[in-house]
Order: sequence, then structure tokens, then C-alpha cells
Amino acid sequence: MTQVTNDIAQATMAPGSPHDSAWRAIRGAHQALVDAIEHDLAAESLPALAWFDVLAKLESEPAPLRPKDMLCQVSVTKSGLTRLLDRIEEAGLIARSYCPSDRRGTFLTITDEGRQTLEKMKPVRGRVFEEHLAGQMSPAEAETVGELLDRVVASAGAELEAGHAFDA
Amino acid sequence: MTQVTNDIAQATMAPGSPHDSAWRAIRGAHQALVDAIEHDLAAESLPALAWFDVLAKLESEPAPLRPKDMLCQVSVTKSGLTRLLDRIEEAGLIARSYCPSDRRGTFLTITDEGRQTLEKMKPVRGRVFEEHLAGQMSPAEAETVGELLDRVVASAGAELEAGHAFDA
DNA sequence: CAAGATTGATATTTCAATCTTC
DNA sequence: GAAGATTGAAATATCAATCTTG
Repeated sequence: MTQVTNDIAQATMAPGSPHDSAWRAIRGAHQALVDAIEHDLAAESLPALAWFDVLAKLESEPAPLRPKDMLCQVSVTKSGLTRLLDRIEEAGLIARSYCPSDRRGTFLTITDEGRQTLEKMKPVRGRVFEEHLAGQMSPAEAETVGELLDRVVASAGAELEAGHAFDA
Repeated sequence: MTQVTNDIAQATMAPGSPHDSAWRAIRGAHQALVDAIEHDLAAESLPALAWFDVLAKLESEPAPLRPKDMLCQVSVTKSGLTRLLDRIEEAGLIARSYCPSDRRGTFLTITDEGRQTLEKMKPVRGRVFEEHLAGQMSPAEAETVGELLDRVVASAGAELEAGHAFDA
């Protein structure tokens, strides 16, 4: 960040500027969608969104996964993930086993009960998207949002990796 | 939610669909930006984003605010906000006083030290936006993102109010 | 009784330290 | 020593109950 770009930031990031509005909209949309999903899941006595993330990731991958492979999907720290997995395992939705090739690692697999729960969660989550995303913008507009925001993800994601080690 | 829209959801919300991609992008961008801001604030020994939200809200409003007026800005529960305000007050950045007109309420005001801290936080937050938002899309594109996602906020926000009372 | 705010008990998250294996 | 995962201690967030005032 040079002095010049900093000055630009001062100019463009004033309240009400396009990029400031975009930030508020991103934050608001994220919060609104998460709240709606959590609300509807709770209404059907289903687990929270974080559990969905874990179960969906496990279902999507053919090979057994280790906890570290999930750290990018589930936004928690390493130890937070350990405890999250503890609770999901306690509920019988996943199982832990030992990794034969690298015995430092743990293998995670989804159980039948986990699959059943996941299938119940999918339509709840889907209905929220249907109503608040698909109902509010065309597929083309959604695609635009996706492409523009993926640039942000790429930019900020690269930044973090370039920085120093995390969690450590 | 009719049966028809539910079927549409099944069809359009498949992994890789435009609306599904939009959701992942929203979530990813939000997380990436929050992480970047928190990281940079911590690097300068400044308070977290939640504190910024409180301080910025107090600075922006001329009249003294009560805790309940902040519940929409700061995404915590009522009691979570009480404790958050406890810590910020403990740090000397805000002050609580009694509301003369309605003595159930509490008035919140930002202190001089709070204003100073807020001014130090603004450029940190601004630099993240400059780099990862303004640097990745034009003002027009940012405006598009803002308008499209504000529809989501309006849609999901209306839904929650229409539902039953919250926190209660 | 309802609204605004707080508190006690509890649950979840994080940080730092630890343990095991590479 | 570094990587992967876990654990104890501490911070933070939530739920339900409480207190005070309208």
C-alpha cells in the first residue's frame, strides 16, 4: 500500500461510496442468509450450518478426509474444528478412524445416520436459497455476483497465504 | 413455498448452479474480508471489528443511542451486546449513562479515547477494502453487487420480521 | 403484562501448550 | 524440528430467568 493508494482509499471509501455499499451489502446478505438458514434448520430440529458444512464435505469426497482438509470449508480454528468434530461424532453422524499411511492423522467418514441427516438439511437450505437468492435475481445476475466476489476471495486469500503462518 | 418452487429449488440449486455459486462467493468474500480486516487490526494492536461497529455507529449518530438501537448493526444477541459493551466501556472507549425520558434504557456515548481509537481503525479497514474490493472491481461493478445483494437483504430481512419474535 | 437491559448458568470458540509421528 | 491433532485454561457467545420501568 503506497501513500497514493492510501489517499485513494480515503477518497473512495467514504460512507456511501460504491465499494463501501458493496461491503455493507456483502455483510448484510451473508448475515441474512445465514440467519435464515439457521432459523429454518432449528425450526425442524436439525443441526446448525457448521454441521452441514462438515457432512457435505465428507459426502462430496470419495476418499476419507482428515480434519486439516476441512479447515478452509469450516471457518473455525484448528482446535475449534477438533471440538466441532467431537460433537458431531458424539451425535453419531461421523466416525473417526486412524490413518494407516500417516499415523499423525485422523480419518473422518460420514455415517449412515449422518447421510440421512444431511439429506434432511439439504432442502431446508435449498428453500432459503430459492426464496432469497433465486427469487431476487436471475441466474445471469447470480453469475455476475459470483464472478465479481470470487475475485475478492482470490485476492484476499492470496494475501493471507503470502503473509505469515496462521494459527501457529 | 409451493410445491412448484420447491421443485425449482431442486433443479436450480444443484452444486455448480449460478445461485449456488453466488452463495459460495458471498460466503467466501465475506469471510475473506473479515479475516483480512481482523488480521490487520490485530497486527496494529487495535480492537476487533465488532468494536469498530459499535464505535462507528455511536460516532455516526448525533443523539445518544441505546443498546437496542445497535442490535441490527452488531450481529450478536441482546445479552451478547450487553457483554460486548461491558468490555468496550471497561476499556474506556464508550460511556454508559441513564436515559432520563425512559429509565429502562441506557444511553451510550463514545469517549474521546474511543474517537481516537476509531480514527486509527478506519484506515486499516479502508486499506483492506481498497486492495480487495476497489482493486478487484470497478465502482460500477461494486454498485451492481451492492444493488443485487441489497435485494437479498431486503427479502430475508422481511422474512424474519414476518416470522415470530426473536431472542425472546 | 410488555419493553429494555442485565445476570447466572451453559455452550462454544480461541490461545497456548502438549503429545505423537514424520 | 515440523506437521497433524488434541487438551486445559481462558475468552466470548448464547439461552433462560430476572429486575426495573413503562
